This record gives sequence, structure tokens and C-alpha cells, in this order.
Amino acid sequence: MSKNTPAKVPNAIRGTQDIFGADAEAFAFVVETFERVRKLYRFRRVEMPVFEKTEVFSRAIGETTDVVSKEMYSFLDRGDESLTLRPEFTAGIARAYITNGWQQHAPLKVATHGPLFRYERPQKGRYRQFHQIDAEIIAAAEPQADVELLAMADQVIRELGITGVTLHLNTLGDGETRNAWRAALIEYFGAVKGELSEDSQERLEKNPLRILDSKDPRDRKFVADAPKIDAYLSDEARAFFEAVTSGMDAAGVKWVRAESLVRGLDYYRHTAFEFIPDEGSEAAGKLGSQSTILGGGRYDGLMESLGGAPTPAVGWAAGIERLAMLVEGREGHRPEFVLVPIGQQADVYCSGLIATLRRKGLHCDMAFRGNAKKRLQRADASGATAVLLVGDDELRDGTIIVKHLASGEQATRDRKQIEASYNGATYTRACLLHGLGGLEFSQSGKPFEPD
RNA sequence: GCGAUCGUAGCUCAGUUGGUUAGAGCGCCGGUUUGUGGUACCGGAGGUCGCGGGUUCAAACCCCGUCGAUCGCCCCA
Repeated sequence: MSKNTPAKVPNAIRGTQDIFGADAEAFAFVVETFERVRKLYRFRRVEMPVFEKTEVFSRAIGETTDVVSKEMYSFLDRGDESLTLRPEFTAGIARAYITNGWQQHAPLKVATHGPLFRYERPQKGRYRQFHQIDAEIIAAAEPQADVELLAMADQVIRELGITGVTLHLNTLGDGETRNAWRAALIEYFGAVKGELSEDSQERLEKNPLRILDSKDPRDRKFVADAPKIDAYLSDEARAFFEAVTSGMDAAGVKWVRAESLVRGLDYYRHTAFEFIPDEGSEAAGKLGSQSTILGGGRYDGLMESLGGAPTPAVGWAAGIERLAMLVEGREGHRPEFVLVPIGQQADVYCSGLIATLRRKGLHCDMAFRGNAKKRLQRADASGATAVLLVGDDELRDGTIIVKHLASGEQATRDRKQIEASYNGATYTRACLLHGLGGLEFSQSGKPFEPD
């Protein structure tokens, strides 16, 4: 914002975000936690393209869904091919599974994270470029796969320290079940079509299942008596769902049955689930009008719609921004030591010392601007444990001044042990800090003493 | 895509019924003697009041448009 350059500053694209500070720390914390947990569950990392041929999404997700019909960022490339910025991970992963012959690794557990794009009206917790963590188990028809996948989701949320969120679980049955139930719903709601909300009259044509979770009171009075999925479940579908729920109980994951939970995308079969904040909880308040933080289900028919062999699979995705909103405020990392050189000679010396300390694995920064007072101010503002002061006197004497910031205590230390590369982080830290501000270090059970 | 609210310094906001050089707190920069932070005191920079147009002698304030954010619907992570 310079006065001499009145050139217009371009603004960010609507619905995109520049994430910084505490928000960026929370974002990183979500990703790091996910990466750690996915390794515990032995999910393999995959990296996927950010764009695909448009048909990958339109065929996999379903032409009539909102995502495909009005929310995709599609464009023609220079070869006049229609490409689309990924609105979700699953379709692209399914495509990769088929085109790369990953069948040889079946059953395959994969995890990834990154940006997704959806042309929607931005709101709190909802962006045009947003980010998800994602986990899939491909070529596993067993309910144990659903259980493992959900237990992992639960652990990620727990390790993030998020509370007040519950797993809502439902079954959509197998293909036949789903079709029979759908037909029953169309008949039931069709009989009272004129009394339904405008939205639901439209849903009757496009996606009758969605009428079940309409919030409009005109619809709600009919929803209670609508045909229930349970009445249409085949024996196999019922047994499958029971295996999943008893598995959740055994894994110690709390869940509630959500009969009207139907997911928007065409490919879901059997298990469907969402982690949703409890009504009135702190988590619900932080999310604005968004509710689902993690959602997914089983998609046994998806591979076929892309031209692959029938391949059962389950997966979920969670919004990183939404999870980050529920994570307690995260502070940036603090340095342990801030070096404050005073004088040109000291500048050079400290450039060497700080490299040595960092190679040992100590978190260090250097204050190189302003006079000594300014440098101390900056060091203090960084939240460092201690300042290492080096001036002409110290250079001459082969010493270094350590000042413990919280207590204000300081001491003069010999530089040899600190500089020596054969001394590790723990030993070096002890050499610098022992005895200052009440800090005590020990060595083989005895009080610390430098060699 | 529909309905509504809002938009003043880096941040949080004040600005009376339209009236002279638009304010505060925090933050930032500098100073209160030479190599020592956190507290205190002093000083300074920074805004064409989101942008464009209109009404008026006069607009941050009124009107229209536009962009953006937020809330509800829709949908979803």
C-alpha cells in the first residue's frame, strides 16, 4: 500500500482464503494428527491430481446431484477437452485404482489430503476452495472394513481434542433395498405432493430420499410416518448393518442411529454416516450453519459406473477448515533460544553458532535488527526460553551470556561445550540453562554438571 | 441460485438529526545516555470511511449499482 504506486491491488478470489497465524497452526495440527493416525491404521499415502476429465466426476457422483449439476469448476483446456477441478477425492481415487492396476494391492487402504473446489455460496465453514482429509478402503466387502474406517475417523477426532460431536449412522441397504425403499417413498410422498414444500416437490423427482431430512415444517409432518428403510432391508443388508454396529460397540465408538441420514451422492450403498456436533454444544456454535464435519459411506457401485470391475469400497472425508474451527487456539512454536549478537564480529560468530545449535536440533532464532535493547525486545516477544548474548567482551573471553527470560536471571557460560558438535541437544540445553530460573537438569540420576 | 444484515487505520470498534484538518484502544516504528526484555512516560507513521455513480451549498452518514463478509434456505466437508 504505497502512496507512489496507486496501481490497483488484485483481491483474492471469492471463497478462497489466506490462512495465517493461529488458523494456520490449527490447520497444520489437523493434518499432522491425521497423518499420524492414518499410519497407526496402516493406510497408505496417495497423492492425486487436482483435476480430472469432467466425466470422472459426472459419471461417478451422478448427473443429477447438486455437486455435478451446478457446483463444478469445469473448463476446456487448450486441446478442447473438458476438465474439472476436483470437487471430492473419491471419484479420482476410484479412477486411479482402475487405471493403475491397483487391484494387485487389494484390499487397499489409502489416505490423502488437499484442496477441493466447489462453486457454492461462501459462508462460515464453507468455501469455494476448501480442504479435506480423506480415507478409503477399496476392494473390501466385509463390514470389518467399515468398522476399521469409522474407528479411525473417531480416533482422529478424539486426538484433535474435539468433543461434543457424535457419529450418526445409517444403512441405505444394497441396491435392491435402496430401489424398493425409494419407490415406496415416491409413492408415499407423491400422494401428498401438493402439500409438500416447493423444494421437496422437486426432490420427489430428483432425490426423494432427501425429503426425509427437510427442515420445512410442511414436510416434517409427513416425514414421521414415511416408510422406514428397515422394512425394506434384505436379510443380507440387515446382517451387514448389524455387523457394523456391533463392531462399533466393540471398538468403543459411540454412535446413534439416524434413520433419515441419506447422503447426497448417488454412489452410496449400505453404510452411510456423518459426524455431527450435538445440538446446543459449543462445537455446534463454532460451526455456524454448517453441521457435518466428517461424512462418508460405502460405495459399492462406483467402480462400475466408471467402467471398472465391480469393486466394493468404503470411505470418508472431513473438512480441514471445519475441524480446525473446533480445535482449541493453537500458538505458533516458540524458540528455545534467541541469539543476540552485539557488534559486527559477534554477527559473524553468531551466524556460525546458530547453525551449530540448529544442527543439534535446538529451536533457535537470531535477533539481528536494531540496538541491543530492540533485539532483547524482539527476543522477548518471540516467547523464547532464553537469550544468548554475545558481544566483544564475550568473544574475547570465549564465553557467552545466557539470560533466562521468565526469571531475568543470567549467567556467563564457557562456549566450548556449547559449540562442540559431539554434544547433543539435551546436553547443550543443560549446559546453557542449568541453575537459571530454578531449572534443574540431571545426568544419570545425579545433578547436572558440565564436563 | 433465493432472502436478509453488514463493510470506518494492521486488529477491535466510536463517529450524535448529512456541516469545518475522521477519533480511541491494541499493535507497529522511534525516544527516556554508551551492551540487557517484560512495567511506565513521551513522540511518530498509518485511512481518498470496500469500490463506482447519484442527490445536496455540503455525504463516512441519504439513494442506486457493484464487490466482499456474515446469517437463514438449498447443498455439503
